[in-house]
Amino acid sequence: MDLSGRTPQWVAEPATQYEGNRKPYFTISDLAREFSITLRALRFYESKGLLRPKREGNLRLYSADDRTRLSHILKGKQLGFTLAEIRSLIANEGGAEGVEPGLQLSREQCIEQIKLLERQKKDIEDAITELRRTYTDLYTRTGGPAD
Amino acid sequence: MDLSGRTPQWVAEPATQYEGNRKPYFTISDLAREFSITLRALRFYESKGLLRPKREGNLRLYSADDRTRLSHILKGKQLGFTLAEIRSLIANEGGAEGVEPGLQLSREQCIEQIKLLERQKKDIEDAITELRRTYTDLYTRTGGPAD
DNA sequence: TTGCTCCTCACGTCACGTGAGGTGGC
DNA sequence: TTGCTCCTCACGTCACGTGAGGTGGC
Repeated sequence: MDLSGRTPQWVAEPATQYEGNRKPYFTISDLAREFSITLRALRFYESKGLLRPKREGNLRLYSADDRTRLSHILKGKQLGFTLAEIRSLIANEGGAEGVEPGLQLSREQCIEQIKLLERQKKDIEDAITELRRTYTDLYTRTGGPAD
Repeated sequence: MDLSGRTPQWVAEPATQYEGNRKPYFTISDLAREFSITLRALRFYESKGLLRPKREGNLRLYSADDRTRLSHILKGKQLGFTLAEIRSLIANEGGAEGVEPGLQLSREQCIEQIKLLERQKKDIEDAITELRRTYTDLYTRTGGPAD
């Protein structure tokens, strides 16, 4: 119930037990906790070729680059892309240059995605409008659903 | 390629070949066309207990009540409910009284659903905002994605 | 020995899509 | 016989959830 050391600790001090080899590695639980996703999700992304953590026996060891990559995957999801789309959007990542391209979106892709989301937004707004109408109808009928 | 007799005909003149018995019945294709859904969807709703068309051998015959029921199902989907939720929302339909309750939403359910949709709307709006920012970034960088 | 973290199958969920293979009436 | 509409399996898709059963180090 102590909330004092909540989140950033996992960022600053990852996977102490695997840090001995100079490179800091994250366990699957480290990343799951930091990004508030499940272990299953991490393994699923790997099965889809989005993540390729090192192995130490059966254990997955995520590097700092893996962690960055994961943040891009989750960013892509927030933007409404499918995992297949995200896969191609971050395909040219880790290109030996140490650069972080992030999601490589073209202007075309931006526009198409915005269009898609605008349509979804419109559908939701229409639904909300109708539900509000239904709600007031339920009130004005007799003051309640008395039948 | 003749578009003159497009849609409403199916409403006014349903399933002529099964109309002989006084009651007009709709075929699965009649309803699929009228509501712009697939045959598969109709059969799926039936498998989930949402629809129970008469049978003539293997053929499905949908009554006017079935058609009304289907319209409620699709309305429920528009409002963002799952099929399981819709199932219970229209459970007390066809209650021998000829009344059409439609979706039996309580005020509580209205409010909860509106909340859900508002959250979804917010997520989408945030995504759109970020995509617009990304888009302008792509423009102001060098006038294009020139590496 | 118990407890924790990790692992690999593998089936379940949601709302259908998509063939495969077969039937019935014009 | 061809063509159309209808049918029943049954596997595939999407993004995981959810046990089951087992391992390894403190």
